[in-house]
Amino acid sequence: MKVPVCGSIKNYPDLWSGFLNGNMSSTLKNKTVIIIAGPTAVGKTTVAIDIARHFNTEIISADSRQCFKELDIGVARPSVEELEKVKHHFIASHSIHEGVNAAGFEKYALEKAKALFRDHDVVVMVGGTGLYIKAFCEGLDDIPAIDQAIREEITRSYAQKGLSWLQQEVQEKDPAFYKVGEVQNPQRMMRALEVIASTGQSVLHFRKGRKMERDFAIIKTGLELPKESLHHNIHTRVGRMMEAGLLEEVKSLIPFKQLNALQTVGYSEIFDHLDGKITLAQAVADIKTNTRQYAKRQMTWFRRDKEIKWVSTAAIKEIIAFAEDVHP
RNA sequence: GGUGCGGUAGCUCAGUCGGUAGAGCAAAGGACUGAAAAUCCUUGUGUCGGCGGUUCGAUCCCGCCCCACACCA
Repeated sequence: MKVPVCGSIKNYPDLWSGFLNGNMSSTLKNKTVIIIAGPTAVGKTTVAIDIARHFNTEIISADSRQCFKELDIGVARPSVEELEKVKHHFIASHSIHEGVNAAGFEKYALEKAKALFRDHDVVVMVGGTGLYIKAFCEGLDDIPAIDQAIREEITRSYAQKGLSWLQQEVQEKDPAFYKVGEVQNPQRMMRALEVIASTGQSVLHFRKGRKMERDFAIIKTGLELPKESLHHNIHTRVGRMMEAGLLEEVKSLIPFKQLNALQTVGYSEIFDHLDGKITLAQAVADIKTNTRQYAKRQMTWFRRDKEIKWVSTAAIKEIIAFAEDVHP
């Protein structure tokens, strides 16, 4: 494959040497996905655009909320100008009424990558949704689709009867899972229940935990910033969202506040305000707090992935600028 | 100036009939296979406003002082 930055940039950090070595060692794979991961507000969008332009390629987003066309300001979707610079996929591509999930993303992203590889050697993937990135890189086990009626019935029963009912059901119907699963976590309990109710088999039966082999190389890059800088970015970004009209955006979505897609930082807090539970100032403060907590959870997830090479946002921008210098 | 009510964890507050304290939130760490910006688990945090007095022992009782709030003047 053609690597425009080859040679002259070799002495530059791990990011690129990892890139080059990675490709040399797997001679069968002449296509590469460069993944840019990291917490929210770290600056992934700009970096991804720079890299994609450098390789003259396109971007697949791995963000479980920016994919919804109804959500814009509150999910920090890339601006129109940014989207014009590089073609993005999985941005404003779906509706909040569709059941988007990790398995759907895996399928979508693999198809996109395959299509893009017809004309490109490199594809960039950016995003903060760790599970989606994992699904793309390693695949999810095959679990049959769940009967929608069963799912709704379980959700309704849980809402009415509570967690102890859920626990009893799981204990009775899938005792093996009950032993090892997170008993206090309603989402996991409901999942176990719907799988066994729908397929007659325990979720454990379907979980092979096997990593899929992909026919392209993957380079994982993590962007990081000192905690104080990240918190500062979050603080100012939330302020900008409010100025940009987040309140109006959320108001327009009131009829859909129950949808999964709207269980989202930036929306939940303003719904609480519109319900009269908290002041607008409190909602804004809560958005900042919850965004910080979200960023922390993202870091917990990504830190565990030893394949990620971490670079500071500033450093990666330097690398890109250097590469542009060498090959204008 | 007087009266009243307060001052306990980063915040809001509980409590100790005198034996140096605790909830929620925040924070820190962690988990994660079709809701993942979701959901869940674990863990601290302290001159108990200051100085004296009483007491074997004071955050708790007493005195003075400082600070905040409310009302009266």
